[in-house]
Amino acid sequence: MSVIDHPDAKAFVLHWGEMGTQWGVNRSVSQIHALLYLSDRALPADDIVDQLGLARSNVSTGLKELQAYGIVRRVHIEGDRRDHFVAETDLWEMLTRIVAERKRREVDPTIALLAELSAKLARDDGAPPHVRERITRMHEFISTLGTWYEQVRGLPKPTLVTLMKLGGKVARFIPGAGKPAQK
Amino acid sequence: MSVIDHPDAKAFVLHWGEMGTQWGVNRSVSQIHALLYLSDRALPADDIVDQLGLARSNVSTGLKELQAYGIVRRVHIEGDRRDHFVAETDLWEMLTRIVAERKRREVDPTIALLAELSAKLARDDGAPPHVRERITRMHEFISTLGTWYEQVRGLPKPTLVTLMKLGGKVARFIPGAGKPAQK
DNA sequence: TGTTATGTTCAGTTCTTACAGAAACAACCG
DNA sequence: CGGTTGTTTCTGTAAGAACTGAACATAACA
Repeated sequence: MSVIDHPDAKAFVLHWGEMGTQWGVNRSVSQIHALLYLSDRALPADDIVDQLGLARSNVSTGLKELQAYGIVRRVHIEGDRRDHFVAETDLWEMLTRIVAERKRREVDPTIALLAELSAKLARDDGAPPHVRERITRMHEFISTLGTWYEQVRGLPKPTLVTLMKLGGKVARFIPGAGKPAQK
Repeated sequence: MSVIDHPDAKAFVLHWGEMGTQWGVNRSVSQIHALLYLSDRALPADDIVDQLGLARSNVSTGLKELQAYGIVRRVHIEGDRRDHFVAETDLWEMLTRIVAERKRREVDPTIALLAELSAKLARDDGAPPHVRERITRMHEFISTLGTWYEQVRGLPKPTLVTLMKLGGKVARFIPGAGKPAQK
């Protein structure tokens, strides 16, 4: 009896697939992820093929991608030659890994480009001042976000969870910030 | 003399377009946004068409989308019948608006679905326990993130900026958290 | 060492989405 | 009220990405 047979599980998998597409992750990859997340045991690639109706090759590629994100890993099952796969079930862990990987793939190269452009523009006397200023500001902004992320990422998970739960109340610790805006 | 003529400006616009595609935003939309962001004056649709080499219709749709995100707005220029467009230049403001809109479009519906599925699964005795548990946990997790976001969003911008600059140091305020992990 | 089971890579196809151009529509102006 | 200017909607096409099936590679087993 496979997970996908339950209509709610199926709904979840399909929705997760669509979610993926909206965020630039291909449908198969996110469906495979959803399926593994719901499964209580490690699944061999063939089972995924059967349950999702995807081509073997597609599943293979998808699993590779999910492993690159670090949210799925291969496990060995006693007495079975085939590779089996399990998804990370700690959701906080899952989120941080996805964010880390996307930053690495997409944000870091952007910062690099912005750094290069700012540097060039700083030397270029003929450059329109507002172009220089806007690109520099974008560079600073994204870099600041990046630095913040790196720092927060380094905090122990329980601290992060506590901070999350605190929500807007963290503002209390900011000198001169007064009460959080109520609106 | 148009912004796009400068090679660095052009590089920025092209890169921004590619960035967009990776995050599920169409290329034209993000290119238009980049161009307006770099421009020091409001541009009519025609100028955008010329500078980016896109079809008129495409630009029109793109501008509509950017206005829906709240990061571009229409302005009237004295003595000119045409609509002109400017981008939000406050980057913090820009980011929060994009996040708000994406949450509205993609995250909120997901939370709604998860709520529905959890509720159904809670009533369904035949449901596999791990499926019920995993979906419920996902629901709780994303809801928590949503709540956190709503709270932080309500804070005044200067407070947010201060918090950002604090980075990992906010952990100091968490009772029992000790020093931030150095790793 | 051949044979079978398993996993990966690749070329071609299908499907989706972006995009252009035309036509319809609306606002403005003389 | 007709012409002019600008915007939106619609339909077909082109570009790109996802996906398949088959060929290829690898590892276990007999």
